[in-house]
Amino acid sequence: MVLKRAMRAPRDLEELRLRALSLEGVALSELMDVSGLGVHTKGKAGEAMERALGATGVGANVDFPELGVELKTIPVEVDLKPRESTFVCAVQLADADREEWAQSWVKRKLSRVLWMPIVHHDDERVVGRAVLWTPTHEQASILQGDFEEILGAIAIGGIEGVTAHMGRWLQLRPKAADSYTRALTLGPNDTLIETVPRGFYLRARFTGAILRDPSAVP
Amino acid sequence: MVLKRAMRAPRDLEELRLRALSLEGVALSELMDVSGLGVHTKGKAGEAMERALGATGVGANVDFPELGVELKTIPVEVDLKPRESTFVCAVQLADADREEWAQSWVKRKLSRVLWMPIVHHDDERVVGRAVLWTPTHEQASILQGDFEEILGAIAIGGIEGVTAHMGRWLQLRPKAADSYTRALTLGPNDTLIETVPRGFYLRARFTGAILRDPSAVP
DNA sequence: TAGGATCCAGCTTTGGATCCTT
DNA sequence: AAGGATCCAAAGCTGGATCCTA
Repeated sequence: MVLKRAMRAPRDLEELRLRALSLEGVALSELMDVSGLGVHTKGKAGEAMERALGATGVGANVDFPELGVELKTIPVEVDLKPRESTFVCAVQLADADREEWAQSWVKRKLSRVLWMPIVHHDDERVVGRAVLWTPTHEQASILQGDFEEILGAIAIGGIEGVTAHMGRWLQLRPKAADSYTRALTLGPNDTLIETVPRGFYLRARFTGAILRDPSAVP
Repeated sequence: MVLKRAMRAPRDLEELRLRALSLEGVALSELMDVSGLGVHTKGKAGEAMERALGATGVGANVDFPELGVELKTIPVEVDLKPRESTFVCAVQLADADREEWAQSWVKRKLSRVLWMPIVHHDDERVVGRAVLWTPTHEQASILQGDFEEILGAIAIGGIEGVTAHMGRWLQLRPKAADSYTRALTLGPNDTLIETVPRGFYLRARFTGAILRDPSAVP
């Protein structure tokens, strides 16, 4: 039984997990209005998931604050291969040199994630099997390594020296809100330069492996 | 002064190096017959180089046996970026588990290479600046690491488990003489399976860096 | 403006397929 | 058949550009 209005908040992790699993196979059209017929459904699937699962932190930094769970919808092909890398959060260029993994936003966001795959058939989209994931120690330490490699590179060479090649699972990529947005950052010789804002992303290779086996080390 | 007939063999490394450098800027059309007008010039540039430099080991395993030099022509763009990865040698699937770096064909071939870049402008090809290269200790140890990683993976999971992603500079790729050629190798559960023959290749990222700076560590 | 998700042009890489000579 | 070099279609990746809500 699926409704288009908001569910109440789940009481605990297990209730959330079961509710998420019960959505498998449901067409997105049952959860949201797709009559806009356009390609304009950017954050819509995510919103529909929030309503269907009873997320309370809408607009906040965490979707289920009481449970410490971050909700991520992820577009996948029929074989569970992600169509895109997954945005984690923006990098704070201003104080990149003082950031530490233990206190970082990246670590907090990734400490518990409810992955909701959205399977794209030709034109229709169907909810896949949900995965409630917490990184294993091994996974967490690789993520920490990526994070420190990237922030270290920013500290040494400035952000222009960081490419999306760096990092095994985490990478840094542009996140241009629009063409006019620019962030200020430290360039060569301690000069201030303008640059496009950037964010941390999880590579598709990693998220795809997590969906198949949450403890995988791809 | 460039002739289309064979030069005498160079007496020593220095003579070879100077002769190779003197070819810079020479159009390939001055060294070989390009009247075949087709795209069929597969190994032709290499042969022309062998003649122009006085290689004696034609058809043998090394081009200049007395000097221990392997000749490699490498197609590059105007900015020296290689158009392709570079074939090194075939892998001997039969005794891959007994291969060792110190005795390997890969190591021997790469111990001293004369790189002859062939610069592709639109339609014409011109010899670029030659580089006589011997791996530094650091480079050699990375190549050895790649070699052992790849052969180790073959030993553990069979050749079907090895992808071209492995290896920083060296990689393993198919080397199908034609579609009908198949090699026998050990598959899962010690069964014999047929597979396409494979060879070791140097990634374009590595060869491109060598052409710019022979001691680079990209 | 910040957070979040999707789209996409162009370049690179993979996994072969071709083509040549000995 | 072995050695060697180039060609190429399809998949993957980079570096953004868009599009949405609050």
